[in-house]
Amino acid sequence: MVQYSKKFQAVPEPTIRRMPSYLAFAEGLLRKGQQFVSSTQIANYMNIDPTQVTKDLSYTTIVGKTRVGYEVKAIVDVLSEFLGFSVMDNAFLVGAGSLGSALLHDSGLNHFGLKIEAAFDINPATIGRKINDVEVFHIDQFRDLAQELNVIMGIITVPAENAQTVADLMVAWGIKAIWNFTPARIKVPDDIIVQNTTLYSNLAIIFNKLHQEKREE
Amino acid sequence: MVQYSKKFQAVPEPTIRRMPSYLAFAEGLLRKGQQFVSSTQIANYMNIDPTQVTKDLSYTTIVGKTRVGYEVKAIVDVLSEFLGFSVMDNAFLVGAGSLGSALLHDSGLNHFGLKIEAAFDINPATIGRKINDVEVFHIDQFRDLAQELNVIMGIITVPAENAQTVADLMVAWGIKAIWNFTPARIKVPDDIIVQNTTLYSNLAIIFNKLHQEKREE
DNA sequence: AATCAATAAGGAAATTTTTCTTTAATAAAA
DNA sequence: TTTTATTAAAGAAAAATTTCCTTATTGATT
Ligand SMILES: NC(=O)c1ccc[n+]([C@@H]2O[C@H](COP(=O)([O-])OP(=O)(O)OC[C@H]3O[C@@H](n4cnc5c(N)ncnc54)[C@H](O)[C@@H]3O)[C@@H](O)[C@H]2O)c1
Ligand SMILES: NC(=O)c1ccc[n+]([C@@H]2O[C@H](COP(=O)([O-])OP(=O)(O)OC[C@H]3O[C@@H](n4cnc5c(N)ncnc54)[C@H](O)[C@@H]3O)[C@@H](O)[C@H]2O)c1
Repeated sequence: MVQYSKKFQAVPEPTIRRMPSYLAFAEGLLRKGQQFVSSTQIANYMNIDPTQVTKDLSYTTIVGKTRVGYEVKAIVDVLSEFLGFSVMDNAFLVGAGSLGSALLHDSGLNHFGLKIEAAFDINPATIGRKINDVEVFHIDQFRDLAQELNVIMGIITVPAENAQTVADLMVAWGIKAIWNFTPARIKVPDDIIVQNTTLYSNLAIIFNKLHQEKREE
Repeated sequence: MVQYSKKFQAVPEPTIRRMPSYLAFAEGLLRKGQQFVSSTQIANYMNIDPTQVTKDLSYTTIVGKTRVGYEVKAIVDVLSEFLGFSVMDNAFLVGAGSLGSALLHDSGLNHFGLKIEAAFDINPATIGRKINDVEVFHIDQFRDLAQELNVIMGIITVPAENAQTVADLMVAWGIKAIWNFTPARIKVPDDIIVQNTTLYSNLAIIFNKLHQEKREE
């Protein structure tokens, strides 16, 4: 089911999923002073097919040199621009519990273009605290602050049963995209972008492969 | 590139990815006392096509009743068994920092069949502490404990630059599967199962959709 | 009792994604 | 200078996944 118009959707999602890893690899090479990198090298690092790498990179403006590869600096620059990591977007996080705190502590998000401006909770014990310089407010203050700061993304890290309630609030307050870390699926209007990140799916994949191995013995 | 034999791999990975959400939904319905659920209902909750749901469930032993749907209890029982959530597997976590602590606090992992037996770190400040009843040991003690407890999975939540070092240790100590939360890709022997969980990929997908919207305006 | 509507299920078709093949370029080696 | 080997790029083919279509079943409605 298509949640949004496909007119400009040219880049496959699997490609976008791989790109941050290409970027991270290239950043590492840049730090080490390597100037060029071939699709073979990237593919080796990623454990995928080299043509997959060239296909993926062909969606960007990056062009490689035969017999040499791609300019590392170009990959870093183009890819971070392409992925939207070079402009900072503002977000609010709701649910400053275990996972929420981890995300607030993560400087990686900053590096990848996301600034968490404020956190919200309902637990009086956490409200008023600062987690890695981000203040935790009561959820009722969300509205006023969303106006002030230019916040386009809402991050949901509350218990699953409260996910829909929080999502409804976010929509009402004009959030454009929601990053949902709960296993619950939320219902929002079609024009709101939702990204579900269910860690437990990864667990299912691991178990599936483990059991497969067992069956083969 | 195939990292493992495909002989018994019949279930598509996207299917396995969706199944934990079906399960979570069914568990919710069970709590509410609902006895049957149709593919239409599940699809509506998931925001996907109903035939996708029937296809997915057809990989299991679950059979539905025409005009009625699937038995909720059967979905819960069969799916949790099928996904490997009903037998407890033991894991070690290396890197008891922000993300590591969040995972240690997460009772969801227990519910989905994963028991973190111990955590490891190199920071003297955290070693000896207990996080949600799980003790943090120095990484050097990994070996002895891995023998004692029946640990098959290693969870990596150290900084990206240390991921390979930790992975090498895990392999040396006989771990069968690695759940890697760092953006770095690790190199391990072919028989070791690796699941990379890169949260930043999700960010890239959101940004991509956001920018698409902008282009369409 | 007959009709209607909702649904599962299986197979076909369409779409998406990955892999393979060919070609051309070019750095390095002979 | 010539040859060789490596690589990017573009297109074709293959594989995987999703969506569509048809059929049969059966609970609800008339
Ligand atoms: N902790 C993890 O590592 C982890 C891993 C995977 C998934 N998750 C998911 O992330 C979500 C949060 O998990 P957690 O471990 O951080 O839980 P947690 O209990 O530590 O934190 C939840 C926080 O949300 C707050 N909260 C509850 N209802 C709220 C509301 N209506 N508005 C605002 N704040 C509210 C609570 O006060 C609490 O601080 C859960 O859905 C969980 O399944 C967590
Ligand atoms: N925090 C998040 O929300 C988040 C989100 C996405 C990805 N990540 C990734 O997860 C990883 C960890 O992030 P974090 O925020 O928890 O970092 P952190 O600095 O809070 O924690 C890292 C921990 O690993 C320990 N450590 C370092 N080297 C070690 C070694 N060789 N052996 C054992 N322990 C070692 C450190 O002492 C520290 O306690 C990073 O790769 C990060 O990119 C984190």
